[in-house]
Amino acid sequence: MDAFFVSVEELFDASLKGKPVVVGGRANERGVVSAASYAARKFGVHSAMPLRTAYRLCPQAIFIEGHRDRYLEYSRRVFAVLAKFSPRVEMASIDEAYLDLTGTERLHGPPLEAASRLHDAVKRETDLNCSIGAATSRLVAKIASDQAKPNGVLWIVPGKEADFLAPLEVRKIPGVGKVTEKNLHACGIRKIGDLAGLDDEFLEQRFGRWGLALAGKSRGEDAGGWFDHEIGESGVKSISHENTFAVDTADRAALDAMLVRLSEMVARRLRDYRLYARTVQIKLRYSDFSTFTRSRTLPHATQIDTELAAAARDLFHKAWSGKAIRLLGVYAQQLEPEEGQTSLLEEEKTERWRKTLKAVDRLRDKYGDSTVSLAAGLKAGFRARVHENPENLPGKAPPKK
DNA sequence: TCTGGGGTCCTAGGACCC
DNA sequence: TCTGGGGTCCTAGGACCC
Repeated sequence: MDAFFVSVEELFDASLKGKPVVVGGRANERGVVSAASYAARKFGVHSAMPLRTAYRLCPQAIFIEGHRDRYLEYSRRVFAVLAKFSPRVEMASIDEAYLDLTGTERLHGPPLEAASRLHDAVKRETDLNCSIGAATSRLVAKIASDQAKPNGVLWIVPGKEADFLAPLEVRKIPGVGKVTEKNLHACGIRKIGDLAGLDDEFLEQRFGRWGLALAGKSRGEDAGGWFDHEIGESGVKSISHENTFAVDTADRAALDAMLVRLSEMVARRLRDYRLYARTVQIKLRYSDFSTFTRSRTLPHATQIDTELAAAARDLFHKAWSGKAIRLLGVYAQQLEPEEGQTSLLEEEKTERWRKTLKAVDRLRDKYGDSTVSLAAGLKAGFRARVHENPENLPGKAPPKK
């Protein structure tokens, strides 16, 4: 999709059309640009840029927080259109998808015609612009769609993949970021064609296994194949939440409260997914941006708020230097579908927890996440504490009653 | 420039086991 | 005494994607 978040916002507020718009947060906040309208891009604003930098480049831009729910809804609508064209659709992200059109020629016509029809259908049914790349592999199709932006369709004729790629910057290869680009430049490799001309041995020596994959990519070979990896894959491998403080803090109570809140958010989502975490990780980042992680594998997998929070706080206090903190994060890894039971007693305890947390989750759905918090360190552990003034808590909507 | 949040995948060393 | 080879798990860090 083209400038997806901005385009969706324009559907809800027509006055934004044609203006420089930045989605991601307010101009003076800590944060980065999620999406910029084409008018804003003319000023040099682009995604991943700090909001404050965007403001300096384009102070007249309209800065909006964004509406994740709207983007998800429109992502679903786009998917519905794609699903009519092929049963084999894979959403690669909220605004990007792959379609396998193998064997649909009689229905949709040759590739360029099919892509063009798809482009029209998306516009007609969602009122959003997209760009489409059609090719013999996902890799080439993705790069082609990037080249087709904005609002274009590009078909790479079979056999011409390497010719198409050769003049493009190496950075266009998915997986080549800032660091790899710099390393490649240091070897005098700037274009994908330069890469294709080198022998595999040199690339492997210089860049390891990744170098070999890179050599293949530069010729348009896509090791991933089509849709094989989605089959039999259950999905998530980790669940995490992190938060950058508006102002760095060394306040113990504030840091502990944040760790508990993040742990509760992670635990809640584990329960939603019916998963249990074996490993808990925390991340801390200081004012100078130095970043550390600490992790621990638990004796048994859990999805309980207090168990996650206890591990997170312990890990944090063992690692923390006492200096002001910019960011805290809590991560659940090694996810398992069922808890490894140790005894009947454990099982009973777990069952009671399950019931309690179900009630807690219902309350949180109704009144907001911070209305209910599990009192930390309670050995009996089956009581919940209701805050008297939930509206005083940071970043939460007041309860309805 | 003053650097988000949610993810995936990879590397590498050390412990431990056979 | 002067110490293999293969495997798995755990931990920490980092590149990259949207």
